[in-house]
Amino acid sequence: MLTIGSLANKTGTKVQTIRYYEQIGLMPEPGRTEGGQRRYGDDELDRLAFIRHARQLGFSLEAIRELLDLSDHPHRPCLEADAIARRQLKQVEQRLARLEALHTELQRMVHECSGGQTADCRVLEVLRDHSECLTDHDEIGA
Amino acid sequence: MLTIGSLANKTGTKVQTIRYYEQIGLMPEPGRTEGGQRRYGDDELDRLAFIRHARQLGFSLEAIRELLDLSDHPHRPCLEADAIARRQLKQVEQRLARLEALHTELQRMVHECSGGQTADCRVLEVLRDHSECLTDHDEIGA
DNA sequence: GTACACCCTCAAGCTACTAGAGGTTCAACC
DNA sequence: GGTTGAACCTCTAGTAGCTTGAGGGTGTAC
Repeated sequence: MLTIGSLANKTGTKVQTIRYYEQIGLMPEPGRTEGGQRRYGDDELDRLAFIRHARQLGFSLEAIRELLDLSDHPHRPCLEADAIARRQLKQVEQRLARLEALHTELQRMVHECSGGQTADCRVLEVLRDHSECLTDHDEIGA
Repeated sequence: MLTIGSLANKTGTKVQTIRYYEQIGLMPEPGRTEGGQRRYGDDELDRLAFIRHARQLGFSLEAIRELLDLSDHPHRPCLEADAIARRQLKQVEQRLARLEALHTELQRMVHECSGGQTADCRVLEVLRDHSECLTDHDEIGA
């Protein structure tokens, strides 16, 4: 039986985060000691590890909720899990493309800065005038 | 003189976002009509365009606040603007590296899915067991 | 003069957590 | 058995960067 603290340690999660996952129904309500402290078993450890791994791969909590649900029904076709992963892959690819465009632009900006006064600063100048950009970088949050 | 709606249109911003920027002091309080509606001039248009462009390049609102401040003082050395841009570039490079690792992993996951039952789903299996991953992808939110 | 698109303020909601206050429990040591 | 101190508890509020909605007022074209 694990305390919330050791579960946190084993999974690289913060204690508060585990309680948060419980609150939003992603983790089940665990057993408690007489004094009211949470105690976890291996099932919960596996579940949390799954969640953390999926978060590291960029899945949203909602997507993870679906994946966990699928994982709980081993006889259902795995098309859905596949679709969720493909969706995530697509998003990652879009973010990659945008981030690469930003990278180019920022690099150019920084390399052209000559170190004079802000009046002549290329960084500020580029920000002032989008038309100086070579690439598209339309979406915010890339 | 522009209404908030046309300013929003010209800059690809939402009306609410402009009011939000005003609220947090990133945009100045504009003039108003007798009825209390906001009216904007070219200075505000430029300022908002600058903000949006910087957001597209991934700068945080705090960084943008600093950049705007520098931009308002044309005789200060541009070292600071350069430092902010370099910081941003570094962050982008880190995010790129992480995102590329995720991309590889997701691709592998998706390609290995054979379309059977969820019990045998590679997607779920990989999520269950981090040790199957080829790459490190330690940080969340990459 | 009236329709109606647009504007106003204020408050709450979103994601995915994180931090802090103020108090209780557990386990080890003496 | 008593005491210490780390770890636990709940609850509330805060973070970024907006977005949404309620409930109402304004501006302008016909």
